[in-house]
Amino acid sequence: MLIASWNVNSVKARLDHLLRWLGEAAPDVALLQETKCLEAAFPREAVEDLGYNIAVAGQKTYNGVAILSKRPLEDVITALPGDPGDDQARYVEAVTGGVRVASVYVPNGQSVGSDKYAYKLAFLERLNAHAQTLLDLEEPFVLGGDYNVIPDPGDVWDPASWEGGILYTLAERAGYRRLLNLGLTDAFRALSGEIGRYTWWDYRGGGWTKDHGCRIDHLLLSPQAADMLAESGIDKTPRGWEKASDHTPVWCRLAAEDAARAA
DNA sequence: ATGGTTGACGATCAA
Repeated sequence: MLIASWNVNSVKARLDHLLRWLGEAAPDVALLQETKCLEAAFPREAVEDLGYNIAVAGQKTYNGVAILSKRPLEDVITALPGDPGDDQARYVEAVTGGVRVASVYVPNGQSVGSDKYAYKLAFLERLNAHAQTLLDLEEPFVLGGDYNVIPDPGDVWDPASWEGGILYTLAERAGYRRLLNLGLTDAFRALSGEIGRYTWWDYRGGGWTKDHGCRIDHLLLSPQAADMLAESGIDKTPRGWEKASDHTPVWCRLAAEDAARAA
C-alpha cells in the first residue's frame, strides 16, 4: 500500500499537476493539504475518474485537506478533536484498506509569539492528545501532512539562520517530538539517515534553484503501521514542474502482505 | 532593500 502526502497549494490551481502525479506515482492513498476550496468546489469528478474515493474537509480561500483512496473510505471525521470552536479545515481522517489515515495541515504559525503561533502550539497539543487516543486502539495508522515543523538541524538548508525562527523554534520541535515520543515513527527518517533532504522550498528568494529547503512534510506511523514499513521517500519531481506547488510529495510503502492481513 | 513569490480574491492576507 503506497501512501503519499502532498501540500498542493490550491487544488484548483494545481489540478493538472495533481492528475499527472496521481497517474505517474499511482499512490493507493493520497493525503492533500492546502486545497483552498469548499468541499463543493473540489474537482471531485476528475479525481474520481482516476479511480479514487474522496473525503474532504473544505474551507474557502485558506487551508482545506483531503484524502484520496483507491479503496473505500470509512469512519470519516473532518475535524481534529479537542476544540469545537476551531473552524479551520486542517484535519480529515478515515479508515481505508484496513489502515486509518489522516491528512493534517498544522498551522504555519506566521511569527514567533503571534496569536497564530499560540494556535499552532495548541494544535500540536491537540494532535498529541488525539494520537494517544488512536494509539490506544493498537491499530495501524498513518498521520501524514504538512507539519510546518523542521525536526532537526539536518532537515534545513542553513540551520544557523533558521535558529529560533518560525518552523524551527524549540517549542514547535518539542510539540512535534512529543508525537514521536508517544511511539510514532517518522517514515522517512526511519529508513534514511540522509541529511539535506527537503519537502518544501520557499517561492521567495529562489529557494528551489538554490536547494534552500526544509523537511516539514512528514508521515507519522503507529507501531502497527511501522511494523509494515517497507520503503519511503521524497518525490522531488513535481516541485520542478512549471507553476509548481512550493511543496513536493512524500511517500511510504507498507508491505502488501502485512497490509492485507491488517485489512 | 525589515527584502523575496505565489494563490485567492479583487484590498490585502496567508504562507
